[in-house]
Amino acid sequence: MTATKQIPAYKKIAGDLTRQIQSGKLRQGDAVPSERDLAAQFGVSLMTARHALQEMTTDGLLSRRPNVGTFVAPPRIHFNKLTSFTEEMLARGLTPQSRILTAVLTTREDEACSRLALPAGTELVCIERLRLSGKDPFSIESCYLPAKRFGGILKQHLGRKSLFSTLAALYGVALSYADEEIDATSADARTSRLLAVRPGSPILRMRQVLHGPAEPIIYCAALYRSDRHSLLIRRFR
Amino acid sequence: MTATKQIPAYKKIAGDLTRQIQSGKLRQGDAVPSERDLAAQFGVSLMTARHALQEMTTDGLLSRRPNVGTFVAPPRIHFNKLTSFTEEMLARGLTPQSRILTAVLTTREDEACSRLALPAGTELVCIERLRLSGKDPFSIESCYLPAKRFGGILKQHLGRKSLFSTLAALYGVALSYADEEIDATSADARTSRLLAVRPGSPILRMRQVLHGPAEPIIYCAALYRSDRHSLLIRRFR
DNA sequence: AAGTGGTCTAGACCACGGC
DNA sequence: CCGTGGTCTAGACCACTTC
Repeated sequence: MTATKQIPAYKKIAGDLTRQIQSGKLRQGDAVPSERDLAAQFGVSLMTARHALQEMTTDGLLSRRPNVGTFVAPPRIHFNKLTSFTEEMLARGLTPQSRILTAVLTTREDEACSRLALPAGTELVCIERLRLSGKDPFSIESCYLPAKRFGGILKQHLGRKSLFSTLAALYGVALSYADEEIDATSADARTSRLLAVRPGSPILRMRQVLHGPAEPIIYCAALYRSDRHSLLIRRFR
Repeated sequence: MTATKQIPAYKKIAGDLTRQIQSGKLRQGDAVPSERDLAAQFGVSLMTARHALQEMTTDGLLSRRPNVGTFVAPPRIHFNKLTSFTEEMLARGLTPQSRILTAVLTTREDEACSRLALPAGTELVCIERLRLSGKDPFSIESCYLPAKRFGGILKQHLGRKSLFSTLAALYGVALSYADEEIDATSADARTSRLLAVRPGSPILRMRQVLHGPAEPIIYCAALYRSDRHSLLIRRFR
């Protein structure tokens, strides 16, 4: 009996190694224990230890060299930083504004559930905000979070504070990366009204899944006025 | 005895499913056989069948829904690395096609000049290509390079070979990073005709400046059919 | 109740790198 | 030769969804 305690054994192992890397105990290039060593240390089978190393490898934390060992991967150079709207506006010297359009609990957002790796019908917090630069609207942002964990967030002053900072302060959540999907669409009636553009105008759509160290935390879908904003990215070979 | 024959069993299974997807036998949203079915079909153990599905999932080909099944993921071409169109298509097992629309010298592209940090009126090579996936057009790409240095490139077989590889082979150019600007626009008459969409359809526009180690080398403006393709990016905190 | 993916065991053999 | 990662077996239990 291993007393599963909700958290799978392989996640515990991965978490343990991840903490050692983050604390600096393990550094870039250092060898981590072999599958067999980990299996012995944690009292699990080889496949389970392997699972942990494999997951961390696909996450880019480790690098495996066949017949040699497993090593802490070099930290990637990340030009594309994950910043919140509030942070971004402040960095540009603009005054961030947002107007709450919706702030409810819902069980009907199946797409958001699936992006968050939750079963369809899971209760989510939905916060929809109109983003303004001065008095000009430029985006509509809909964020979805699991209600079970973050239900209390609806009681906060969302109009003023960054959602990121609220999450960090209240729930100790640290966001580590985001996967974004960007495409173009055109403004429907509601969008055109809120963003003050003609119906059918081109709209830049960005759908993000923001991940914590272990799990997806927020699904966020945003529609941007394309005449006001574009996305800047630097990529490396 | 399973007669390993060099290729691991899980790769055979993954290859088999991948071919079924590429041939259209399995389509987006279709369920693929369950782990147990695959194990039985291929005469392997559950873990091995699972390995195949897992690998295809992390590669983005499949999507797994716990307690429900495994499904063919929506096909999306992503551009999160600095790779050429040709490289990208090949990596997906698709046949890259492109049709040259324009290949000329010009002195009238002031925007391109300024992006390349050249005086307005500098002579540039302009190569405009229609990109196709199979027979379906999905983007129009216009590349600009300084004529002084790269004028000879017009004599190459641009329809077949990667521009990247030609630059590397003929001029010893290595590209190191790209700055991109992404926004949304709508299809004008020519664009809609070339991309086979209705005029006014949303179009994803990407303008890149590709830099060598020292200088900007290429300015590239591309228009993508937004219904077929979206941009995938991972950002880090 | 049947089926699914998620986790896990306790072993096994192989090819390869480093000593 | 020994240790490593890579592959694989033949089972198992669980939580969950769907019918």
